[in-house]
Amino acid sequence: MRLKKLGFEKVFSETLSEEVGVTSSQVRKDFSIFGITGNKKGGYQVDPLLVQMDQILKKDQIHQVVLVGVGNIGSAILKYRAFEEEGIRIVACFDIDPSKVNPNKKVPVYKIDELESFVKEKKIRIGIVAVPDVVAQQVCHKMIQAGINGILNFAPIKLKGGDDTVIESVNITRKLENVIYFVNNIS
Amino acid sequence: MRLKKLGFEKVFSETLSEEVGVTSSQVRKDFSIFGITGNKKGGYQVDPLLVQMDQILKKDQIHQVVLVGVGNIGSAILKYRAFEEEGIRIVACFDIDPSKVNPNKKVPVYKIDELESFVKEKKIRIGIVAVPDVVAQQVCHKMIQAGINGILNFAPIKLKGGDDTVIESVNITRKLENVIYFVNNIS
DNA sequence: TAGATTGTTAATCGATTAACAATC
DNA sequence: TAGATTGTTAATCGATTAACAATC
Repeated sequence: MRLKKLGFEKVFSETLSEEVGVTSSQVRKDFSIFGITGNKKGGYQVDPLLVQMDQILKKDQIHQVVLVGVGNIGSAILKYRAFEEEGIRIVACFDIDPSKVNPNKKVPVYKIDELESFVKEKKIRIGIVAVPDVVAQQVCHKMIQAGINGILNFAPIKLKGGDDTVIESVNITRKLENVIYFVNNIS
Repeated sequence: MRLKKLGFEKVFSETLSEEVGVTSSQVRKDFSIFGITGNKKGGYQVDPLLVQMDQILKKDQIHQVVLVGVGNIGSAILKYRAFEEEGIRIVACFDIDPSKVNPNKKVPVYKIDELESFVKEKKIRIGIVAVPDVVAQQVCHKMIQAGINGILNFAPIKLKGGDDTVIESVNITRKLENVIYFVNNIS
């Protein structure tokens, strides 16, 4: 990260916290939980710290992900650069629209019907839902049935999954409405 | 919303909570805060409820928003349908790349230099940041300087603003990493 | 009236922060 | 040693949930 590039060899919880925008307590606590230790006086060594963080977040592995829905948002996510350096790789897309299907692309786009067999064969466990809200729950079901148990959802609805499934939602409209609400009321 | 279309005339906090995925206490409490009252036995009247909610969220007004950065994510947001029905309108985009500038589009794209004068003239107060992380803070500054005090940020960094500014961030990578972390550890 | 649902207060929970002993 | 920083425990805070009196 930036600190490394700047040539720091060691870093204090205080410095890190300012960088990330949290408290120094937070940093120390998190490190403690994950077993990252520092020196009572010298702070944390940057090099081993980075290695440990990568291991914890499993950035040293490639995480295979499927994407359902190649519309506006889906396409944007597909092109999203930041994933690569976090070890995240979208290995296939699925869409209901036949005109979008194209198995010859670098990241192939298949028919939605092929989701289950693909996911099972490749043992994928993570899926991204970028479809209109009316079909989102349905897609979610299909994913879980196929064996996926982690979903990132861009549809503006609350998806229901099983107990052994995490579903994180990104509700852009809601976020923007929060901002609007604040601007109109508080300030 | 859906309940209306289904022809319900009144609705209970319990029903609403299931719909949205929160507790009934939550629903009643929120309504209470905003001064929405129901009948001790009959629940809440759907029609007035919808009207009140629209007023509270100011959906009956048009909220003008500017978008900086017309790359992958910016373009997707520009085409995002859901904004319209929430009264959110992106009135102009700004980009540093001259090849993307085009003032003749339905939603015009201007040079970033024109941000300040535009925002001041139109009295815009909300901005969306969809630029690479290295320039995000800079764009944020420009926005605030121009008079914006609500920002929705898509860059994967923590933006700093003044006290009278809200900054909501959408960190897609972070969200996805949460999912990955869960899948690899908990389940 | 009896049953059901609101509105609000109190209890719980989890996450964040402060504080400080340990120690390099 | 004196000063500084960690690691961890205790305190705080806010948000969520449960509970229940009021009442339609």
